[in-house]
Amino acid sequence: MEYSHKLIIDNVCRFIDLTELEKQKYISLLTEVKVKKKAYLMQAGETAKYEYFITKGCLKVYTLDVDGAPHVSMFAIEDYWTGDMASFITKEPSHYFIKAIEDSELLGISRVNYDLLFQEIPKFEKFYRILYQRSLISYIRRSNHSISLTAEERYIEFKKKYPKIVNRITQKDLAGYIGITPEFMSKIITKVNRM
Amino acid sequence: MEYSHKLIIDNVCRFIDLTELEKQKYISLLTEVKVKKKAYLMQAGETAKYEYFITKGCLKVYTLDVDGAPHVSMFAIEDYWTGDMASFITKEPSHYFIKAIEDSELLGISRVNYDLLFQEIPKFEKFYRILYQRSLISYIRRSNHSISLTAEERYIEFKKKYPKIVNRITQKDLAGYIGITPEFMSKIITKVNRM
DNA sequence: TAAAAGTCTTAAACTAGTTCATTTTTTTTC
DNA sequence: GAAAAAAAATGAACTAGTTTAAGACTTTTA
Repeated sequence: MEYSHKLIIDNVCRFIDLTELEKQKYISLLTEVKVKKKAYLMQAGETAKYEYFITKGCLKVYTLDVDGAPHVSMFAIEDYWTGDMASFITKEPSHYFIKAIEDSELLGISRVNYDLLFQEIPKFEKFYRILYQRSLISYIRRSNHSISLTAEERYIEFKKKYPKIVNRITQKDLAGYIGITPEFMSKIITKVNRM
Repeated sequence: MEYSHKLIIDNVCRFIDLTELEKQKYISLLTEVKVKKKAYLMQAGETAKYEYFITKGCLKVYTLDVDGAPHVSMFAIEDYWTGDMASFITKEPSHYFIKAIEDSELLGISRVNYDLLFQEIPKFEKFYRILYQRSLISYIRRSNHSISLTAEERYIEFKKKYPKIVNRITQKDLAGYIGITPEFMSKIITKVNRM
């Protein structure tokens, strides 16, 4: 089996068991996508046609506010799921951009195949139930942090939680994730490194 | 059928179909809970024993930060689900308080019955898959707002999105939800009403 | 490998929101 | 229905983070 297929099957089989046949069926519903550094996987205004699993690389998911300032909602690396679920589900235009920070490879599932998947292998209801449950828990945790921690504390948390990601992104993008300006991010990093 | 049971069955049947037998089975797994105004349904330090569906009343879910300031994560009224999912799932102690703002009535499902439910009526995997998916979409939307809108804009959004809730809660609790002090909330309300 | 483009740093002036303190108004309780 | 408790309003002094601007450093591209 291809490495990328092994990766996604392992990811799914953390929560549900699949027979060989089901694995094959699942893989047949996926589309391979490659995206070069700096290229967009998706842009605001489009409807999200796929949900993605990253097998290689690093991408950022961000939106632009009324003043044109970028807000990064997540960085996605190998073994992560990404996309704009709101747009994927509602079929309304997305507010997000997904841009490759490194040359990246992904497996996408289209909306048609996503719906088909539940009919063909109902066990996937359980997989997504658990996946969404865990996403919710980590979203709730993050939004608590953004309410109750200072920017400096959020930066320290980020480094602790995502040590693998910190070195693959720019300070500017990190500022967009933490929710502050690049200038203030620079001050914080200088200060924290001095400590 | 009791009114509260009708309400929860209607809620569930928005996403999945149930036979009469399944409805009865489901209801048999629920526990009725009443909580008086100002009483706690749950307190930080306890593990969340139940997830709740509100059939009557109004409650607030909040946490206290390191400085002891309350941050309200949601207001829950009739036809809403509430609880601390992170604690309910991981069985770790909760950081949340759930306090009744009005005399309230709820239907709770225990962790044992929640697990049992998926075995007995696997269709509930789909129900929770969709429920969590929708929660995620609204959480993502809210955390975008808390990043990119000013406190005044968040207040205006809240009034528009939850007109039924606004009149049932204090300004102080609303400040705890919006993420500002009660003093600044008061200033905003004065200003917005003048406009 | 040079120039262009983007990123990072630093600093001063500024603003959204906080803190603290006091008074008024509303709600709760006995 | 009076007293106590809680919530709301107001204002002045304060702070975390923004804005603007300019120079230094890095990365990308031709």
